[in-house]
This record gives sequence, C-alpha cells and structure tokens, in this order.
Amino acid sequence: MSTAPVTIRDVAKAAQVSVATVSRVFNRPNLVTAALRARVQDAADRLGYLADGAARALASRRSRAIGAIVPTLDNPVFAACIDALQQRLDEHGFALLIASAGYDAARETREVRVLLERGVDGLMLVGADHPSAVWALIERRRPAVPVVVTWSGEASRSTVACIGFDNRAAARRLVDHLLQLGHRRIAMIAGPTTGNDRAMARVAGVREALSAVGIALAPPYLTERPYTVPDGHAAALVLLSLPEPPTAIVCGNDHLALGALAGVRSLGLSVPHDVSVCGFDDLDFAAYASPPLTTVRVPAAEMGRRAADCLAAAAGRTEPPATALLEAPVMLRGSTGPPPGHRATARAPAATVTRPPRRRGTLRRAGGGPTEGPSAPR
Amino acid sequence: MSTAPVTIRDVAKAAQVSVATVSRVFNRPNLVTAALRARVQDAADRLGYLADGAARALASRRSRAIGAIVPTLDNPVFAACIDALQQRLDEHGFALLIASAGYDAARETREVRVLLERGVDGLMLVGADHPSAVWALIERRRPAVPVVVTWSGEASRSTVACIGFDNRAAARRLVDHLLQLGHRRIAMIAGPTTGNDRAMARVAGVREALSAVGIALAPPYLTERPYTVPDGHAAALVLLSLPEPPTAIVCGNDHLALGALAGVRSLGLSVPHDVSVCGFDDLDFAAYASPPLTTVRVPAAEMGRRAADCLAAAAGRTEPPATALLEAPVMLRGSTGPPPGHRATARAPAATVTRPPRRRGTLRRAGGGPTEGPSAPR
DNA sequence: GCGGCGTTTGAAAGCGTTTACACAGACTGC
DNA sequence: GCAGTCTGTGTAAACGCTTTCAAACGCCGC
Repeated sequence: MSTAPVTIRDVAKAAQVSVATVSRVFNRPNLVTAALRARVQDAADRLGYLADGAARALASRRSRAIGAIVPTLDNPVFAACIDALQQRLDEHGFALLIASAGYDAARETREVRVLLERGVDGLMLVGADHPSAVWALIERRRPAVPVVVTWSGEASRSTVACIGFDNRAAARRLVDHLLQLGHRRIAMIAGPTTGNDRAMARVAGVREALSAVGIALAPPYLTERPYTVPDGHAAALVLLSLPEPPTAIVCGNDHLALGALAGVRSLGLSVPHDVSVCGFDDLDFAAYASPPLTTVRVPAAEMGRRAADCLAAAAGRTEPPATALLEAPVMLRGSTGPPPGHRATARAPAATVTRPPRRRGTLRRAGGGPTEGPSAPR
Repeated sequence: MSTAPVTIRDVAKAAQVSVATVSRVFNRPNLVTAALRARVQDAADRLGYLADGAARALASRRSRAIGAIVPTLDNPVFAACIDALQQRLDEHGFALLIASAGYDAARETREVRVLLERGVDGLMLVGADHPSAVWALIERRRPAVPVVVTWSGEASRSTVACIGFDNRAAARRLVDHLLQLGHRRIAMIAGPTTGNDRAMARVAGVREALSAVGIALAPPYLTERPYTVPDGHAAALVLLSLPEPPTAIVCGNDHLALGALAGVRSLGLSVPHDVSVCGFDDLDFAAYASPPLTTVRVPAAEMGRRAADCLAAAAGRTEPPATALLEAPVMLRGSTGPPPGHRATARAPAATVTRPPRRRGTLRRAGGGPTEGPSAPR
C-alpha cells in the first residue's frame, strides 16, 4: 500500500486515458463511450481511488454540501428534522454540515459565517427572525446561496424560501379546544420570545383565541420560561399557587408541558380533572406521558425532507426555492378535559370517545397510548 | 455590490501586501507585524472577505471537518451525543459533517465513503462492529484518518480510539438489582443484535447476571425487536401471555421499555406491583414516565465531547487518539420493585427511601420526577 | 473524394489557497 | 565594518480537480 494518495492522474495513467476522461466518467458518464467508461471504472476500483472533495469543489465551484443551523439538537423535534434532512440530501448527493446555535444570536452569526466559508451550496435555518448580521453575510456571499427557513409560517425576506407551519393558528386551535371544554382561566407558560418568532407566534395565537371571547392574557397568567422540564415544573407551581389558579395551562413546548404535568401532580392535583395541560411539538413521548399529552404535532421530519428537496433543486441556480405551508394538527389526548365543576360535556373517556367536533380538519383525536401513538424512532 | 467573489488577492491589493501575508494574517498571525496585521484585517472586513474553504483545504491538505455516523438522529440519545460533539468541535475550530446509517451496513459503508471523499480529518462511529468494507476504506485512505469508536467498551481494532462504556456490565448491574428485589422470572426484550455489538453486549450482560444464580436466558423469555415503542408494546403482550409470565422485563433501550410499560398497563396490570420494567439510555423522559423508569444512564453527551477533543487532537497527527471508558450508572426509579407475593424487602416508597446497597458506586437512586430528573434540553 | 457535422477525447488553463523558498533589512558580536 | 543571525515579507509552485477549447475521428450526402 503506497503512502501517496491515489489521484485522478494515477487513474488516468492506469486506464491509459487523459484526466479529463476520468473526470467525465464520474461527472457526466454519458459523454464517454461505454468501453472507456468500464476501463476507467475498473482502474479506479483497482487503485481504490477516492476523489478529493476539496479539489472538486474548488474546480467546480460547488461543494455539494448543505449547511443547517438549529437552536439545539438536544430537542428531539429538531433532531428529527435534521435526520430527515440528511437522509433526503443524501439521496440528492449532498452532504450535510450541521451546527447548533443554542438560541444565541452571536453564536448563530458565527455559525453562519463558518458554514458560508465552507462553501455550502445552501442553508437551512430555523425560524424567520435572525440577526441582521446573518442576513448581511448571506447577501454578501457570491455566488448567492439559497436559504430555506423552516418552522415559521412566512419568511421575513422575499429572497428566501419558507417551509413551515402556522404557529399562531395552531396555538389558537389549541386554546379554542380548551374554551370549548368550558375553560375560562387559561394560563400560558411560553418559551423565551426574544428573537424567536415561533415562540412569539404561539403566544399571539393563544392571546387571539382568548380575546375572541373577551379574555385578556397577561402576567401572571402569561409567563416566559426557558424550554426545559424543570422550568415547566416550577412555572406550574407558581401558577397553581395564585389566588385564582388557572384551570388549564398551555405550554410553549412539550418539555415545559411535561414539567407542568409533573408540577400539577406533585401538588396532589389530577390532570385533567383539576387542571388541563397541553404542549406543543408532539414528541414521541407525548403520547406516552401520563396522562397522554394533548399537543400540536409539528411536522418536523416533513420540513426536513422538503427543505432538502428544495435546497437540492435550488443549489446552483439563482431563483429562490419554493415555499410551503404544512399542517400542524392538534392531537387531542388525555391531558385536557372539562374544568372542575363544569357540567360534563360530550367528552367521554378516551376508550369510548365520541368523535369531537372537527375544526378545519386539523383537530384530531389521538389514541393516548400504544395503539395509535406515533411509531417511535429506533 | 460586485458580482465576483472577494478573494485573498483582492484583500492583498487593498491592503497593499502580498497574498502570502494575507494568508499568514489568518493562519499564523504571530508571524506578521501588528501594523500589517491590522491593515490586512481592516481591508478584509471592509471588503467582506470570506475565505474559500475548498481552496484552503486543497492547499493545506486538511479540511478541518470531522465526520460522524450514527445509526439515527431520531433517537434522542444519539442526537444528544452529536449535539455535544458539534459544540465541542466548534470550539476547536472544526466543522461537523453528519450522516445516519439506519442500522444498515451497506448504507454505512456508503456514508463512510462519502465522508472520506469529502476529506474529513477524523471520523466518529458508533459501536465497534462495522462491515469490513468500512475498515478497508478507512485504512486505504491517505493521509490516515483518526477514528473514534463510541458507545462500546473496547474497539475491535487497535488503530482506533474508543470512548464508550461497558454495556455488558451495565446490563448485568441492572439484572443484579432485579435479582436482589427477589425476581427470578426475568425476561428481556433486546434490540436487533446482528452487527450491533452494543445490543449483543446488553444481552450478554443480562445472561451473565442470570446464569450467576443458575437461571438461563432463552426464548421465549429472550426476544429480539426493533428499537421502537410499538415493538416494545407488542413484545410485552406476548411475554405476559405466556403460561409462566415474567415478573420483570429488561428492555434493550428506553423506547422498548416505554412500549413495554404501556403494554403492561394495557392489560390492567400495575408497574412495578405486578411487573417490573427497566430500560437502557435514560432519555430525558424516562424520569417522567409513569412510573418513572429504572434505566441505565448512557453518557451520550460526554462521549460526544470526549470524541471531539480526541479527534481535534489527533487530526493531522498519526498516533491514534486516546481511549476512555465512561460510567453508565443504573438509575433506580419507580418502575422496578419486588415481584408480587414477595415479602417486602427493604424497599420503601421513593419519597422515604432508605438507600439501596451501592454496587461499585454505580447504582444510583434517582428521584422519579422533577426534583431530580435530568435538566431537559431546550 | 470532400466539405460539413456530430461525437468523443485530450491539452491546458484555471479554481483560491498555503507554503517552501528566497530575499531584504535590522540586529548582533567581533 | 562585516559575516552571521533573525524577522518579516514577497514570489511562485503546488494542491487535485473541472471545464473550455480544439483536435481527431468517424459518418453522411453530394
């Protein structure tokens, strides 16, 4: 085994053709006659030739790599998106460079810079709100990079595509459901809203639904917490110790909701008998919480796949890629029910449930457990 | 805004120096006098210069990128590892290329090839068992790439480093705990073992602990299922319908365990009163399952960080990176208890628990809920 | 048989960096 | 003052590939 790497020149020599031909065999095989193609392939296999990506990228002026920046991979909802993104990109022949920004604007800017320097042919971002430095970097970049914004209903710039869902509408539907069950004292544990249009939209949706029936949403019923289970727990305890505690708690995501669930129960209260709780994301485990969590199903994997298709198509070309608005249905489960003292509504135990009213086709009754839970990842 | 990208030559011209000096300013600043350095920096900023990663990699013969291949990102335990890996690599100035292989040998081989072609300076793999084609690719590669194997106790090759934990020992401790509670009819729902040394080691650990007290582990008490919640559910139903159903079920990971939990309860049985269940991974939600899941805490993030340090250090050099064996403690929670009909042991309800015996410092009593649950991700 | 055309191949010019290597000064020690 | 060191900077040759351009080679119809 020689110590020098095998280059395209070695292959050319072994196959007795020019380097140009070898290059063509790998990049545009149909330009080469079958006989030569076989000879070159054979030589390449024999020598164990591996093309040098850097040289290839330098010469062709495209890296066939896509960059993605998520707030964190430590939330399964983002991991699911990235997993799907990577798989689909792979099918298109693109590699994936990934970075996490930890909900930190400066860090995100740095990561964008790093990815652009690495010559990515496209960029996937989460959410529409990004520091202006991020946009400046992207716009300055030659050749232009296609950008896809996910998780949000609409892009803040016309130059980028958007593959997301309507956070506001989803939150609204969630609260409509609670209102319909008879709740009036509805509190929200929101995620941090600064620089986070998704968190903001969810608050806006809750507020909108409430104000439609003449209820205002304000502290202490509205509280903002980091997206962690313990924070959800702590926030729930505060809410339930108010003089007029809420009968329902809407959470900014499933982590907060899981914490809230635990918080409620730690006070000896029952969910949903004493307090209803709902979340946002529909993590795999939401359906297996106890009680199973009513939440909004975020189309994470689908966004990843679409973003991949979109970026692969747009890479190289200059037109901005296409946009899509996906469904984010409310999954009705056992963690929401009528408020205490409310005369029983049409809701029966999950096992024998009568179909609840469908609202715009996006309210779903979901089994709380194994029979209908989402198939879990491996 | 010009249409041609800004190159190092433009910066050199603007700063009235040679391109070599510009390059030095960015790569070995201490070789350049402060005055020039400032002038170059200034020119670069003014022009919005972004270095071309491909050219850089080609000339310097190192990409400053690391590749990682995991079975899937859709399991939070791998996502957590990758998240930590990326963050730490970032600190070292490396980018991360990621790929998932979906427990498929051919796909893994392809991904390794892709990553090597992209010129990664190092590779992180999960597990020690990989198709020989993978090793062939890696060994043929010039210059040599450092490889770190995670999740396993020892590497199958001396040329690669290993940063993992002892799956077998952890599984053994889990079963020792069950034996000590008085269980004798202990079943296992394992993950798919072919080509998966971790899954195999876990089975081996369970078998070892059992055979130490004269119990054999064999079908139907040993069953192999894909790592999904529904599979855990289905497998549990089968086990509990046996003429002699087990009093405890050990699962290959937390997904299977969560499914088993649901399966047990769907039969109207109680966990842990009628059946004990335990898992492996300690996902964030394990502590919030109901009852909270006894499981093995896998040091996913720590493996990611160590792998990053290790690879960053080894990149370029030829010596294989260092090896580490991490702790994987058993987290005792509410899903395990004495078998039915067994006279009460020293175990009291979680709240007033007397410390269980510590075995080699790796059996931990963990709070079932919020007070001690792991801080959840954002 | 020859101009014209389409197809296949080769020669060579980059792609934007890094990095020997050479070289010019500014110091040293004598 | 002058050989010998350092330091800091510039020159130019890679790095391994893609791609343009032109040449070579049929093949057709006249």
